[in-house]
Amino acid sequence: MKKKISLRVIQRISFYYEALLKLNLTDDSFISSKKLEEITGVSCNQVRQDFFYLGISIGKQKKGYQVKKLFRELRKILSIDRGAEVVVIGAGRLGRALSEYKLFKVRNIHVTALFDIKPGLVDTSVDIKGEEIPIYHTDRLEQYLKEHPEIKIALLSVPEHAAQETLDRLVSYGVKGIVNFAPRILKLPKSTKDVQLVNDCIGASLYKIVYQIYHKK
Amino acid sequence: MKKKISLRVIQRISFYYEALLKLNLTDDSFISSKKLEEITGVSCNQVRQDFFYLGISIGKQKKGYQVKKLFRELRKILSIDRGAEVVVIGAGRLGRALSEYKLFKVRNIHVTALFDIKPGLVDTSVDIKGEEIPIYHTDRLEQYLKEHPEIKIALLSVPEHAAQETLDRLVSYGVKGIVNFAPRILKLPKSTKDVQLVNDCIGASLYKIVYQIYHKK
DNA sequence: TAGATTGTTAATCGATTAACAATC
DNA sequence: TAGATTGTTAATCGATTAACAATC
Repeated sequence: MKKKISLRVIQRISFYYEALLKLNLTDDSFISSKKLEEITGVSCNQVRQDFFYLGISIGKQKKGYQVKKLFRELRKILSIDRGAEVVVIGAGRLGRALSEYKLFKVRNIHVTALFDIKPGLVDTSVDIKGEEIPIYHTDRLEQYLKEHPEIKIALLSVPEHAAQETLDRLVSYGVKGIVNFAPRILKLPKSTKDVQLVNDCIGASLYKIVYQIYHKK
Repeated sequence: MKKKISLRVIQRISFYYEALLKLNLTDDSFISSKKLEEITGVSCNQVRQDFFYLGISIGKQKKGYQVKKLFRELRKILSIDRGAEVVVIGAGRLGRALSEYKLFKVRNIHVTALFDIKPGLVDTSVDIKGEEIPIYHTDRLEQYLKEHPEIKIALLSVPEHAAQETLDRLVSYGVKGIVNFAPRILKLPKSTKDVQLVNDCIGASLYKIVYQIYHKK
């Protein structure tokens, strides 16, 4: 399956899942796309389009989707049972905030270690609800990834000037997925195969709001 | 001017600005769209399209854009000189992380107060580089906004179940812009006028990466 | 002049919304 | 049956990429 999924779709799927979780419905009950619109804010047309696109065709006319089946499908798409272990490169404020981000927990995504080069941070640890997550020197990253081949994803929260270089290193170490949080659009090294990269711009939505308010009329 | 700006455009404009800042160029030097591509990762075609869309036509053929003029245009679009004061509703981990987010500082965006209902948090404060930002009870929000009419924007980092209700209250108190960080697409109350809302989904990019890696081939 | 780079238009691509036949 | 809701297709909308005449 070579199907490309957009950020938007996966985001909405997450909303469906999280909203459904909170409703505490019985397995046997049904939920319609109209009801999903109410609880997630996504239009029922969009809901059905998303399900169609992802091959979820478990609906019953006049009833909707059986909650039990829908859960199963959504969990499968979101790989929740499988989960993921990731490392965070850059243990500054943002890096540490990511490490304790609650919604990652809900999705079975765990940060196993952080990496940094700052003397005051290296070889300390971050306490996340009783669990100690170590901060290592970035020099140990290659070694660490060799020892933990199950880790395929890295979150990049280093300063902007170091971002592209760090990305290149991560790719050379065999990392398969990278989320870049530096305010720059990074590019994968030429001829990179099978590595996923997303550039994530925290704060852009606030800048948009500021623009709209100050430039309106 | 009723022109709608997309999140994407404003995000790229931010990249141009931030990258330009770091280059430390002399005011008289010129920078081409090709060079901007190199330093921001955005294609030169996209750069010129963005400038065209936003009415920035200060380029000189064969030279590019005068740095001084470009700075002035970008600062104007991003409202950097004017800046903005905002409140954060919900002083949990995410709320506090937002309060100290460095890139907001660069943009002259300041959090003046946080609001929460949790007894342990109310009437304490958050220390951001020596500055004490107070946390008030949400009951005092209406009063606070009346006393600070310059504050037109709120960041919403409350739990999901309280998000829509809090949004409605914010609108009724006269807030003009809201960024929602709860994992749900909020809707403005019917017939709301002149209020901007953006739903921001932190973490979606990681979920996308997980999907791509586990569903590839 | 020749080459480079702009501003702008046109073509392409992708995502959302609307519509509706099928049917429980 | 009549009404509701699905799965799916088509229409619309918006954003990106490509192309190129103008010209410094």
